[in-house]
Amino acid sequence: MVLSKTCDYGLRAALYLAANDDREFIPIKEISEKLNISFHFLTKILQILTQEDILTSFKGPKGGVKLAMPAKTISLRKVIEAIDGEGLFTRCVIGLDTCSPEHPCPLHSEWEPLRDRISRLFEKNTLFEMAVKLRSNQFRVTDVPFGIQPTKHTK
Amino acid sequence: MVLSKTCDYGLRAALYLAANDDREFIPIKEISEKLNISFHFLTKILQILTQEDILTSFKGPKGGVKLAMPAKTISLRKVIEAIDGEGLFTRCVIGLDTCSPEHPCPLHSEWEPLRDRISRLFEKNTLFEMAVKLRSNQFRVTDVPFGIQPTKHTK
DNA sequence: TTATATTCAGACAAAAGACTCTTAATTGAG
DNA sequence: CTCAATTAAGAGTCTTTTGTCTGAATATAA
Repeated sequence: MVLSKTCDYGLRAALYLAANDDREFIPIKEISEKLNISFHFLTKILQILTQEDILTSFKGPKGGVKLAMPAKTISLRKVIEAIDGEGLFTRCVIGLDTCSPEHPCPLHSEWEPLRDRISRLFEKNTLFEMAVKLRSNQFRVTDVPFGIQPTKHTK
Repeated sequence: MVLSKTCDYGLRAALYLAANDDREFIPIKEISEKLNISFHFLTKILQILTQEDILTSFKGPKGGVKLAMPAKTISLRKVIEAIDGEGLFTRCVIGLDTCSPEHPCPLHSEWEPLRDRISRLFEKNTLFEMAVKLRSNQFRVTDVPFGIQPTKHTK
């Protein structure tokens, strides 16, 4: 797959936070329930984003996480690189370490421009743009429509 | 990453076979040494491609594997799907099962066309085209240039 | 001060992916 | 027929990814 599951979850959570950027610190519990992701697992993922200074956190009651910067300044690529690394945007399709314009693999000339487009897609789209779409309520960050709660909660 | 390591290796081996399509059955041992991939591991991968009728194999002396069809009729996508499945060409970027034009994720409209391009890239390029490039000797399927043997062999 | 809500840190477990090894089966050549 | 070359099959191991759990630290509010 293009992104790891961990990265999927991290992105979805970031999207949720961006859509709720007007609010104060948001508990991870709330995010995990709304997006139907294991609370403990999500906690771990969001810790990474906190360490990378994409989120800030606050302990105790009224605590939670929120974006560390204006949503406009956080590209999706920033989130992806924090979790999965930059491999998607830099590496050879068939995994050759030394693939380069001088020593190309047979797909190099066709893959490179496509990889650059992927790169630009995640670069130019910021959490802000995504949040605008989400608030219009015609888009999803979860498999169940918003409002309908998942039946199984973390106990 | 875009493709699994298993798929990388499988593709590289298929490319090697295509570039040597004039010869008869080629021992997996030869491929594993030329491409510097573990013999046993590669055996397993090529078994998959044999089961999927992309390769045919032949036991005993003078045995080995070769393409089961003309290289022109084997798209890279066929090889990729045999190993990694079709997820790369069908799934949502952020992994939503229900993402669709009716219930899109915020990236759907931008990702879908890009995904289709990736799809077409691997669809239109066949092992034949890759083999032509490889035979011109300006392209690589391995990190070390052809001719220079890797120092460490499988014992 | 005590109870409660929350993140943080890290150990642990389970599943998947990547890779190794052994043994069996098949075949061609002498 | 026998032997060596070679793939086939599958058990087994190591590593990474995914996910769970517990306890500590921190903050708030009563």
